[in-house]
Amino acid sequence: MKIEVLSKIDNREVQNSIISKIRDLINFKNLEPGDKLPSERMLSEKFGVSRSIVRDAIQRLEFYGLLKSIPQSGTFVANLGVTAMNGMIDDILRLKVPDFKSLVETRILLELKTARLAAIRRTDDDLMQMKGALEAYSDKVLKGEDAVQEDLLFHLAIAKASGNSSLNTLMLMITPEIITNFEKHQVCDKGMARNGIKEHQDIFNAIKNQNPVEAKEKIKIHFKTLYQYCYNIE
Amino acid sequence: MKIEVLSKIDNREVQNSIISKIRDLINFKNLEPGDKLPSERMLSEKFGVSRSIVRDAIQRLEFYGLLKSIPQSGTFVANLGVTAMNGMIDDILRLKVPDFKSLVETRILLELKTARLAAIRRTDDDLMQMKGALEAYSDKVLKGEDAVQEDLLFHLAIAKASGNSSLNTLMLMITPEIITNFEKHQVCDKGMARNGIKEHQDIFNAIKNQNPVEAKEKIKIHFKTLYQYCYNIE
DNA sequence: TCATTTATATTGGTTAACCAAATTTACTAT
DNA sequence: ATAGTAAATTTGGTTAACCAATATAAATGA
Repeated sequence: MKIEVLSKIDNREVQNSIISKIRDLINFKNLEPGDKLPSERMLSEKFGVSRSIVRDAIQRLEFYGLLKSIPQSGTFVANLGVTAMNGMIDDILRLKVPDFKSLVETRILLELKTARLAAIRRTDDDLMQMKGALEAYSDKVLKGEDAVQEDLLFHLAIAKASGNSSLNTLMLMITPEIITNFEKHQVCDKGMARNGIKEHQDIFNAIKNQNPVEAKEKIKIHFKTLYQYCYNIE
Repeated sequence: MKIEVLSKIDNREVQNSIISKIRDLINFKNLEPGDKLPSERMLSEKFGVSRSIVRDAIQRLEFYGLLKSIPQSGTFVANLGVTAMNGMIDDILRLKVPDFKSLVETRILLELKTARLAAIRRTDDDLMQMKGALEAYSDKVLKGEDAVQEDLLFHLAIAKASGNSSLNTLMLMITPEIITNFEKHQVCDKGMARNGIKEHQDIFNAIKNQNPVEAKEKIKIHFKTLYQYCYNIE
């Protein structure tokens, strides 16, 4: 088990070193936006690693929008100059795996926004789905069962109702990490779930009534009880 | 070119269909948190696609924290129940590629937060890096050259100074997309860059003086002139 | 000389074969 | 019968061979 973790880290190290080598190559060859990178085969040979390793590194840079692979044509540097390219790659290489506190901070930020936007933009269909999620949550809590999943789905329904695809994606990305940490830290006993029903109901009503200020306020209350009560943050 | 785009969409379709098949399998077999998925070979055979396609789909679900691959051991479903699993996979499958307006909305949200946090938490080293980025930006603008990259790097320096790894990651993710859209829509002539120097300077000073309220305010001003002046949003 | 066509080489994507680690099974000795 | 050990199988990861589409070079005809 220990070894497995180490090997994963090693893989990350290898990938990072390939990424930095690609950066060096771009600098050395003075590649500008739109220019073509050497082929994957040449890169793998030059770097002394297999082609799939190179492909993974390229894929990661593609995720951050720094490269663009076009089938049967080549890999091209994005429309960013060398300065921005270097700066961003350095940032990417330095990125640390997020800690729990960062995640919570970010989640609250995102949810305050999604709730506000949902109150403004929610369609009737959005409302219907939120209502379904809310009822599923309440049922579980009233039966005394664990309702973490239903809780989660309610919040994701809000994110969807916000009508902002970017926010929706970001919420989906950080949510599982949040859940995992919740369970790892044994956050949230079942006693406080009773409050949860009321709080969720309030949020739902605010969004239903299209009151963005109230929606934001209710979310704030929800997270206040949630995080302060369950977990000593700082 | 047209064909290339279509093929990419096709690939996405294929991957989505594999993901939904994995979801169906989890439901059909009543797999619970921690249970092992059938091996990649079996899945590829069952779904009638190559193993690498299956691997890509698994990798995507792993990115969202829904699966976890362990070398020489298997792929396991995360600590989420079937309800949350189904809900999240449906969300992922429905995710649309973000539009420009969503991106801008999200960027402003994130930057308001990072600036505020940076004012609170910035170290002297953070300040040094921000100063470097700011001077590089000013120099370019005063020389009448394009300074989009330096602008970007200044904002990323703020994100780094926020001390929140999650926010930093999210900023890195949406920034290139923003830049691309900026250039595509021909946003931001060089005339307004003069204002930019002053605005950046103000933001920097607020963070230097550790004044979070002012930092947030200055960011707000910056984006107001930026987006309202350059681009008619809604 | 230049435009058009054809042939060749190159490219990212895909498939299949291979590897080492990990798990399971079979077997042996006590 | 059981604990310990070794052989065999299964697993995700890696490498190498293959493919169709693309871009480039050569050839052809006007």
